[in-house]
Amino acid sequence: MTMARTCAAYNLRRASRLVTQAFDQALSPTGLKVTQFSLLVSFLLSPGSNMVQLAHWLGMDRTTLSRNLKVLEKRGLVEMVPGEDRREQQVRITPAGRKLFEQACPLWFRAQERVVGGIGHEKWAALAKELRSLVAGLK
Amino acid sequence: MTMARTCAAYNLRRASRLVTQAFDQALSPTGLKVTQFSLLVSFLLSPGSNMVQLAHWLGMDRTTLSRNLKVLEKRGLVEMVPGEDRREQQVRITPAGRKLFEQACPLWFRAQERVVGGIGHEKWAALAKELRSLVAGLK
DNA sequence: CCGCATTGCGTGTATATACATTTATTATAC
DNA sequence: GTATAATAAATGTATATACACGCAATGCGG
Repeated sequence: MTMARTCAAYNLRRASRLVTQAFDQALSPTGLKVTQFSLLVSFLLSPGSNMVQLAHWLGMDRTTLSRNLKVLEKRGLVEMVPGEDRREQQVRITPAGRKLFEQACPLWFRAQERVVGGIGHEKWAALAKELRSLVAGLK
Repeated sequence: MTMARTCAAYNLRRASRLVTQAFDQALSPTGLKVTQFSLLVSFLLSPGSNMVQLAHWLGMDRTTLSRNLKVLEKRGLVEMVPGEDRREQQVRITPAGRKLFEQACPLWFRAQERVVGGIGHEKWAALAKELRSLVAGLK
């Protein structure tokens, strides 16, 4: 029964659940979940990309991205604008979205410090690097 | 904008998504998802525990566990039996559940090999250890 | 042009997840 | 012993996730 301890899905999913809870709690004054915060970051980092590109970068199904966007759109934090290719939708952050994002940043930072502090920044840096390798092997 | 690369939630959630997809695909002949497979493992490992204990061990909200169980129960893979304390529910795997679990094991193994093979077993062992430290710091 | 493959995106359905609240049972204070 | 606190679990609601499928726009071979 070594499965329980070594299973990649089990270990990653459990860590993901707990870390998500920590970040969601920290971000709760803004009403943002960490998923939504990450989406805002990715829009800011790659303003011109369409949904397919974003989804691939996030390692997230296209339809998941689509539905997560709806939540942000409903709150008026982002808006969808059709691209030149009229099949495409592009995402644009609204002023309200940008403002909320800036309010969220220090909260994010505190959560990150708390979570990463548990093992130390150097170990986290190494861990994150391994995670990226793992992800690269699956994409 | 170092957030994008270092954010613990982002990195873990993305890795979790991709790894989950890999395991779910591998397990698809059984109709089990890796979440469900993990639940079966945990029931087999700790037969007497109630939901609170299981949820804590899994780093999962009680209500999430409750609802994930429903899916297994609906398929007749587990059954709920009331404990001595009539507030408690105990989980018991049915023969059908045990049989399906055994069918799933080799599929799980192949997925694990594929995922872990991307970075090597030793690196995975180290990574899993760090993940457990991280989790321990949050519980 | 026109027909068809491709591409980008949305919907239907199902599971996964958690917080707030509620219900039922047990334990405890008095 | 009863009133109240504490505990175990389920429900209501909302987001997160992905697969199968369908629709609209584009590109391309003839």
